[in-house]
Amino acid sequence: MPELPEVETTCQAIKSVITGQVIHKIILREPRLRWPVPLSLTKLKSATIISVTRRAKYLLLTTHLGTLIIHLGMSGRLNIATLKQPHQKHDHADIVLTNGHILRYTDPRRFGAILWTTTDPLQHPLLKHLGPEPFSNEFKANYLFSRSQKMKTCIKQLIMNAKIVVGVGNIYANEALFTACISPLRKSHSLTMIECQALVKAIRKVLRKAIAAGGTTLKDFLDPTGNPGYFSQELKVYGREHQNCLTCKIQLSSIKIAGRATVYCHSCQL
DNA sequence: ATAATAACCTGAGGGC
DNA sequence: TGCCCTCAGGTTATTA
Repeated sequence: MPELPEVETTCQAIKSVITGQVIHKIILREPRLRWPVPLSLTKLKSATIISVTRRAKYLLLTTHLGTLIIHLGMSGRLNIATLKQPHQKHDHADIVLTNGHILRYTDPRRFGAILWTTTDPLQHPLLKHLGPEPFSNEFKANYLFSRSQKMKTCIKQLIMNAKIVVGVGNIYANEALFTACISPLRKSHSLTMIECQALVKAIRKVLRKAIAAGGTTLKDFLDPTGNPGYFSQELKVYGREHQNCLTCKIQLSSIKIAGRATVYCHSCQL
């Protein structure tokens, strides 16, 4: 479900509701996520939520006792519920606040994660080696150029590699490469500095527009207040296999790269 | 060390 | 209606 725009949308939506609130208790119905959810979390109480932030696709709920690290995997979702709303299938955890609100974690495929750390979450093994945020000053053309020179994978796999840059999943990799007029199959070391410049700009533009639209709802993404994201209406290649390029009108090409659906225009993207 | 692939799960949709 | 197959927004662990 979530790439960076969906996680950012989720982050913004829960931030205003839960910041400053106190965790009354955590109800864990299914600890078998990507990694076992620490059962000690069910003993957590009276923890004040100091901040809600995002690093890559991880949400960080920092309390004065430690930090909850939440990842939504492929099908995860957080929503704001109340005590009256009964839990449903796949509602694996409830973070119950003293004001009666519940932050409810739902994840049919259980690829997501809920972890706990009492030290700096950015130093957690899962976060420590992540590449720069796409909107950071560190992510710029000469950085991407120098990293791409050393790698022998194709450019699509490079930009989806979280050690190079975080937050670019399959949808936005396809979209950014179309925007930058670069073929997903190009060897990353064949890119010029000019092309890296175009790609950095394209990644930022696509992600920024998707965040502004509230993310991309393909089948089931809803933000924590129940609203879908509207960026699916603006997708130019992803999900448009067998249709025509919006620029040059020829039929889009559809292939698999590393097992992931890849759609591009072999005329516009060189 | 780097790069391809297997693995973790459930559910939806298509073909027969 | 049901069975089998493929596919899906991610990421790590394993293998070559």
